[in-house]
Amino acid sequence: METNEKLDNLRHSLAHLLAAAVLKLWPETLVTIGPVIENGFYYDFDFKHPISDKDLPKIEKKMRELLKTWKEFTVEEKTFEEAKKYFADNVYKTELIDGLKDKNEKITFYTAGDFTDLCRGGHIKNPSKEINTDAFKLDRLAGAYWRGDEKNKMLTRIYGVALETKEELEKYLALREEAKKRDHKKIGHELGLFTVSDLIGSGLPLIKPKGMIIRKTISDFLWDLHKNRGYSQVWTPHIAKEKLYEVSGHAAKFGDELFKVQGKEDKFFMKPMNCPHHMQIFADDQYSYRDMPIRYFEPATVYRDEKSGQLGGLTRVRAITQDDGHLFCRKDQIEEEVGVIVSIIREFYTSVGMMNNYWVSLSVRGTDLSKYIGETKNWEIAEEALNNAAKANNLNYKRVEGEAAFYGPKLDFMFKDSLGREWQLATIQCDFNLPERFDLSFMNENGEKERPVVIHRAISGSLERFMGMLIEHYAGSFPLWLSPVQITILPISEKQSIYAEQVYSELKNSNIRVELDSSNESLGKRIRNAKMQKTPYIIVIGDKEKDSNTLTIEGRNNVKIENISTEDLIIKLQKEISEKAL
RNA sequence: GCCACCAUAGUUCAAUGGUAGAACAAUGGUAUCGUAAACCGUAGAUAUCGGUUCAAAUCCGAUUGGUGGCUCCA
Repeated sequence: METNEKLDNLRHSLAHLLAAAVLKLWPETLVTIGPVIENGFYYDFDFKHPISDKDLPKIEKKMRELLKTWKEFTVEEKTFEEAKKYFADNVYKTELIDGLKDKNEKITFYTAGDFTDLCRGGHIKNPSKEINTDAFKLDRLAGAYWRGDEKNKMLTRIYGVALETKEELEKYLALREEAKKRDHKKIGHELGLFTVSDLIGSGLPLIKPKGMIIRKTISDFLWDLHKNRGYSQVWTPHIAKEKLYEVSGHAAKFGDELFKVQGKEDKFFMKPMNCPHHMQIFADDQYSYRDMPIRYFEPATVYRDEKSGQLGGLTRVRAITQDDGHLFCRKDQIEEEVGVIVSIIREFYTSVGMMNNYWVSLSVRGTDLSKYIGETKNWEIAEEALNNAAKANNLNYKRVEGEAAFYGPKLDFMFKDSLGREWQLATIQCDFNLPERFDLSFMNENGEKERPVVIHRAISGSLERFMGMLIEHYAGSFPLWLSPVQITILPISEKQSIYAEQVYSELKNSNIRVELDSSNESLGKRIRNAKMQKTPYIIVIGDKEKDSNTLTIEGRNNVKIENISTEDLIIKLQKEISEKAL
């Protein structure tokens, strides 16, 4: 904690320095706020003349220059009137000062060098001594609305990164470079996994054959994990009448994010969620308490009209395929059912090597109970059931107050990828709202109609986002079970083509995804192509192999197996695939 | 949507306001090769629309698309 606070103070001091440098260069600029963020800081400005990122080095230079004169931060408490007078020309600071007065907080000014700013404190003592000039860097420019509200004026935000030492800064920048190299849009293009078309539109990626192998392998695996645990697959159409979403409440919740489809007579919506559809399937039958739980699974595409600026690649899209599922159960079944879902999540994420770096948010109600619908008694039952299931399954979980949805408590799973970035993926949510809205019921042991609890659950979250994440997690080097091409056969010359084709057929007939590259290129070139495609295994066939009727295979990490028969190779590959070896 | 930046061949990149070049890929041929790019040919482009200019890939405006950001609160 100690070092974090020190780093935060350092970053915050740099934000002041940034503002001071900007004022030196463009004195008419209005300064606003400059907080600390992960890995650095930013400061929002109202520039009178637009600046571009070409100005950043100039500002950075000025910062280094000013830093020499910043020997300490001094603090002065001001009265409301004094503060207002000092910042009379700055509407933003004036608004902040008014806010402080309303909250009855102290008003303090901090000064370093000849720059004074309204600030609640949190600086280092001697900037010129403690700030390492090689450990910070102005990073990028961005637009940002004053106080994050799009009704307000757009300010110019300057981001900086700052760490304690030059080495740490370089390490951080290198990690960011690595992330850029792994960008799923770049790798997806190089490996021919997906594409986007201007004519079709942004946020609507097209999955190419090789990408579809990965996607289908994932969704087949997901279904395998569900089918023996009492789930049934269902299918629901992509549009529905407006009325459905009025009843479900999604029309109000999603608002202008809903795509509208005008039919000849009725107005339809593209579905933004599958839940209401699944509710209607359940409502079609009268179930007994003995039938419960009823479990539906559907990998289904939903559509949301996201703002165009928020789209890109596979992770921010308008057509989202959720591995969605809903189950309808009695209150006394929540705990056991959540346990089943947890076991699915555990198996799924173990297979992609992410189960060793995760945490779970047990999201429960906050103190303001008016924000939540449903009876307190039911909430208590559900929160306890989730807690018990998390504990019984040894989850690394944390109770987070106030993070529950308005309709029920939930377990949100956060996983870290191989670069240490956190992704919110799986989720298990209790819902008291939809059963109420759709008036769902089952017959209990007393012959009375009883309201079921709905549990929403998604394992991968969405197939698009999950695939994008997975591409970056593996940097395109997928494990064998996920690789679009699992093995490539390279005959050295035409003399081995008959033997090569024979091996090719045997592998193909054993459901191995194999490619035979006997194109008119040098062996070196064909090896290079296979490696660039990150193919897990390569077989080179020359006279040696042909004459001895064996194979030499090579894996990605310089693994080399010689003198193996085709039968033994197939056994080895099938074992590796079925075990989903990492 | 808004702010900043960006848009040249299928891809990755060149080109002071003055003849749009290259590599890879594609394609036609030659070489039949033992571990990350054989050799010789061919074809292919300034996103769209408008303006400035003797002259525009280059300058200006609009449109379309992309990248980063718009959640972090003195």
